[in-house]
Amino acid sequence: MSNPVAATIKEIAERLKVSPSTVSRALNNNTRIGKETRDKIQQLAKELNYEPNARAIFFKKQKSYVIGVVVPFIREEFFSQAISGIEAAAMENNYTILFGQSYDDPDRELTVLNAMKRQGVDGILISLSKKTRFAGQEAEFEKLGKPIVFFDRVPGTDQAHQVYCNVYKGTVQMVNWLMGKGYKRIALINGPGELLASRQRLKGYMDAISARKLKVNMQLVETTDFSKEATTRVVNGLLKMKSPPNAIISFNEYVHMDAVRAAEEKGIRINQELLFASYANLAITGYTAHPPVLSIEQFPYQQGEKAVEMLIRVLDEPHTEAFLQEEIDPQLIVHY
Amino acid sequence: MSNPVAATIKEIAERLKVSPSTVSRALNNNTRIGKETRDKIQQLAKELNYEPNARAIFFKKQKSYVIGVVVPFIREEFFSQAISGIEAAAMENNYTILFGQSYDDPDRELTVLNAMKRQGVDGILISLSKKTRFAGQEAEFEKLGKPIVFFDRVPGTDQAHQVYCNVYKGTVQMVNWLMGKGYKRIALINGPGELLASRQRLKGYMDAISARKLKVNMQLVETTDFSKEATTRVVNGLLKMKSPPNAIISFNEYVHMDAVRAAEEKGIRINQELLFASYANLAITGYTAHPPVLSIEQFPYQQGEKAVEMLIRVLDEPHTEAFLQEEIDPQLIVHY
DNA sequence: TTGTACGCGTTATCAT
DNA sequence: ATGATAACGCGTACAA
Repeated sequence: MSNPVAATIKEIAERLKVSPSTVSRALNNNTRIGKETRDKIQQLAKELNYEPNARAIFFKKQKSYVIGVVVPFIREEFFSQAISGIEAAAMENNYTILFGQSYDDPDRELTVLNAMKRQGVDGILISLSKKTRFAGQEAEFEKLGKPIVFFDRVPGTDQAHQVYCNVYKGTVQMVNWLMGKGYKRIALINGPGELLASRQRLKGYMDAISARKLKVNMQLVETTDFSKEATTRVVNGLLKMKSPPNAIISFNEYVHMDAVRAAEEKGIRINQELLFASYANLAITGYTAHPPVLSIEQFPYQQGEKAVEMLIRVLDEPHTEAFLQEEIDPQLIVHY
Repeated sequence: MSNPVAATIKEIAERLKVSPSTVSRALNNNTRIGKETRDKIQQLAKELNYEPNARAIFFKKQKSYVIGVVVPFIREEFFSQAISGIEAAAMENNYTILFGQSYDDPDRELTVLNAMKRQGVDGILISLSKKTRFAGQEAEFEKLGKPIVFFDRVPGTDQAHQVYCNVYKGTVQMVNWLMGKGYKRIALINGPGELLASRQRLKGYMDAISARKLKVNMQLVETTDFSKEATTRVVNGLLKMKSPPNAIISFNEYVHMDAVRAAEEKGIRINQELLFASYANLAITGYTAHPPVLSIEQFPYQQGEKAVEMLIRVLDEPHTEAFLQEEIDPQLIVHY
């Protein structure tokens, strides 16, 4: 069961009466080397099914070819897709990924990051926990001494490498579509104002309305802390208004599902008398009774891929000063 | 951004005019060492915030403290939970995990496994792809030269370390519950017969019925290839029977969701005139219109934990002959 | 109690 | 074109 042979460069060298360095060169046929000896070496290497010892190489090169990846919850489809993208891009570049969850807990997040540091990862990809206040915490991240690329849930500063989807644009598109179809009373169930994602949604919402010379009715903008209870309360409040909304945009699809359930309990005919819209375009909503009619695809898989590429770029050019940023355009999806 | 200092044992030794080995011993305070020098060393180490170089240690010890984990799809909640359990147990034991998906493709599975081998993982945890026929393929796995622990989707042999949940028992419980409540015509939408999981379900189903001196009606046992189309066809067939079933057990909750949709389209009042049962007890079904009334919890998180522990045991005692097996009892969940 | 010397597998540098 | 040597950071057997 344990590794049967594990031929080393040294062994090959001895057998062929050449020096280890010659073998090394022949195997990495980069340097100029005698065609004859090279063939001989490569053949024997194959016979002995030589496999380079990754541990030794990484040790020598002071590189591990391992990337640490931290996300809040892998059980959320958004993140599992992002991780799939990361995995694909990492393999493509001969990197492997070390993986950890923050469970949206900043302390746990730091614990995981430090574990990764100890493991000697080359760099880190992270989607921040909802409760992480990056401002004031920069030191903790700096202290890791590892290049970091943030993705999707990025810090609200441009002093960091990051890949994200501009939800602002998506929100504008969504409101425009709704307005165009005659939905004038659009409610927004937003997340806590501290979240960058919440601020982007709100700004998009307000700008899109203002652009049509309409006035934003702040009674239609509510906030949930993502608990089912809070969302239910908000929905009930909206439904009780004198002139209730005819469309509801939920912060994400988990909020959406709770909102739908709350409205259903009040006897609302979902997506008929009240249209539901949301963010993320997750496959699981396809199995629910009432998927959102509008959703904003944020391309988690692609974000993951881009994040890996960005990190590798940073690793390859360690002395670049500038912070890299990549913005991915969201896409408005209309489900009929 | 790059590692600021990275103090090494050597540096500490030079500063304190002692030898590197003394520092090493002081830091791993295992060997006998002068209390005084030890304190001095440990203090300086802290000041310089010395961190052992994992790469060097792993190289030295011929160990990586990295475990490879392969699952079909992380987007399936069952596996994301298993991975969470693995992650927790691994951290507990100072291991980290290298992660890859097979996407239920045996070729891809081997590619990923070989990548992990090259990376020098200490051992492997894997839940087999649905299409992997282990019999006849053992050689491929042996060739990795790494200890392997299978979990949940285990090979159909006892010549392997494995952790699994005995679905047979769960199925017996489920059928018993149904029979006890007066559901006599119970359909089973099973998976392909090649799958161990399918055979376990079928045997449980048949045994539970036989135990009550009843005859198994094979017309009520159907097979799906997990595609929506196949499941829909099967459901339609069942509904057209002269005396159709009053309960349907689906292979898993994805099949369940498709089955429910098919029945709904035929105007069936779900879980009223026809009761639905399933396996896995996933949280996502809680968001669907019609979760299964019965479900069998298979404890993926615990399976992951146990698998890690088993692998570590194998790694610690490399010369044990016997194959370790651990069976987890499922639990019948009744949702009202 | 502490120091010396060596080795893990590989690659880079310098010499030949 | 190839060999010799050193070095990466650490642990440890052996010597003192």
